[in-house]
Amino acid sequence: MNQQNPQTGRAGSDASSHRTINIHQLKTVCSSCSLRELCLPMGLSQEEVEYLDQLVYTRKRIKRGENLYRAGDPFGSLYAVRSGFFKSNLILEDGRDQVTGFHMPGEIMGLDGIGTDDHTCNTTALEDSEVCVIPFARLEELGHQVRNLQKQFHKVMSREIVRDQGVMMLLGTMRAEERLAAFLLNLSQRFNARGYSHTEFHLRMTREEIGSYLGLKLETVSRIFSKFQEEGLVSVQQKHIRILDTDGLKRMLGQAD
Amino acid sequence: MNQQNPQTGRAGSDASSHRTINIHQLKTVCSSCSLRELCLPMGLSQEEVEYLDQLVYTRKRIKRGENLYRAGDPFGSLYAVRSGFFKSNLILEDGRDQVTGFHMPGEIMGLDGIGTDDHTCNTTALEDSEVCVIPFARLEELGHQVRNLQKQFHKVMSREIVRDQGVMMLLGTMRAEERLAAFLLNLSQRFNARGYSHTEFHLRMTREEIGSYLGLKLETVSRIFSKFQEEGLVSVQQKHIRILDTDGLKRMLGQAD
DNA sequence: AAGGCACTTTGACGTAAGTCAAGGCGGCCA
DNA sequence: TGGCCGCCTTGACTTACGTCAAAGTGCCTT
Repeated sequence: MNQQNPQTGRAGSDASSHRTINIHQLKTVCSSCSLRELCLPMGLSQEEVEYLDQLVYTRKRIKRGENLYRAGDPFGSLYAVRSGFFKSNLILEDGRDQVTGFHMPGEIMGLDGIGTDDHTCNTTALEDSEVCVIPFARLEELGHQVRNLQKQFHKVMSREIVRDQGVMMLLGTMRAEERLAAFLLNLSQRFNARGYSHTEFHLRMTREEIGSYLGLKLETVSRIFSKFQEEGLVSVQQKHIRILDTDGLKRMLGQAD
Repeated sequence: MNQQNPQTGRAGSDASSHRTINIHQLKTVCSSCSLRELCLPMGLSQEEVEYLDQLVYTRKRIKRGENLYRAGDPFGSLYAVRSGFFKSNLILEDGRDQVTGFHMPGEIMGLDGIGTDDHTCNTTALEDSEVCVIPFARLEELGHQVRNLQKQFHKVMSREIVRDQGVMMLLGTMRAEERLAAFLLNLSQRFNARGYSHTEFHLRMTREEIGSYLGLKLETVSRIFSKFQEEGLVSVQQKHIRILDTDGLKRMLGQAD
């Protein structure tokens, strides 16, 4: 599989690792980050991005299954996914669990914490991952100096609101097959924007997590994957997905019944 | 009708109308607005709110059934509900319609437009209403001068994200009765925060709109209102609701089955 | 005051998705 | 290398909610 992340191949485990890490850090400031066109720096000038370099100086590795933060943790920073894959979820007192989003490289996590100074959801790595830590007080400070950064940050928040409303539409009006089709097309488009194949990818989440996100049970998700496969829309082998008929999936969405 | 827009009224037809309108304007700047503790000025000092007065100088009346904006309209301003009641909805190409929120006095509308410079949803008055127009470019400008305003604005956006995630939870994991109970409790709490009764209120929206918001059909909403009434939880007379057993409604939420 | 209209209620029936249960696949660790 | 365990698939049955249809209610207009 050629889905290795270009960011992780670098750090060595030998004597040179110390220097390697320094170089690594140097190379991962925003101004030279390969994700800059997808992430917070989107649309900023070279000079403006260099301001951001002052801000984003800590990175953090999160192992598969570990939490980046939990509901109730005090909020202090936003996080940009540098490599890997995350999910966010809410848990009700009675144990019910709703996945509210999946996050891939370049996406900003933690926006929920700004309003109350506490995180309101849990965010967990679905594979070994790395994030850039963005101290929020400093972001507000820097936004004050770099007007376009402020604007860009507002756009990031607004787009999150729009995304959430799209999920409401999905949960409120779509049937199970439409939900899964919409989900696959959305993943496809996001992988594509990151330079990965849009027809072939590896799901990082379980059927249960997909189901939770889509308001379905895992058996339903599984059955629909099988159905899509029978119909020649996709090829599914466990977590490996190949989209065979993008237009067919899109057609599933356009029709009311 | 005396519902004339103060901005357009300048070329008034007689001498007295001119002065009357000025007094009216004076009374509705943020610094003397009764909603200041619920709206954008929340938590700002007297001095800081007076800066806001420069910004929010236009109000606009929207008649019942009229749109404040539609999906696709160019984005320029946010709107704070001054009086009345609004809904927002998304419409899919095939005609499916999802209500994404209801807005009451003090709440900010239009945040969806910041990300793309176009509004992404429709917002419609459910009764004759009035909004304060907040030109967004000027808000960003003023946020630059008044640090706490900037912070406050970020909190407003973040809370909207958290609210949306709560709706995802509702749509993704709750059964119909739980959804309606959560909806009633939410309305009750918001009316209460505005100084209205939290046990007795008038629904501004139809059963169909409630259903759309909750991912249910109008018949289901109607049946559950009847059931709640039989069980002595609420008294329902068309759109007039009286909550008889708040704890009973809350208990509906706490249990997984 | 009457009639129309938009909204709501209620009943009978249909169905998409959930539940429960059994078995299969594949990766990981001893 | 074998066996365990987490995850996935599939089948048989159940159910919560949707659909369709017919009345009922109250407001608005003329």
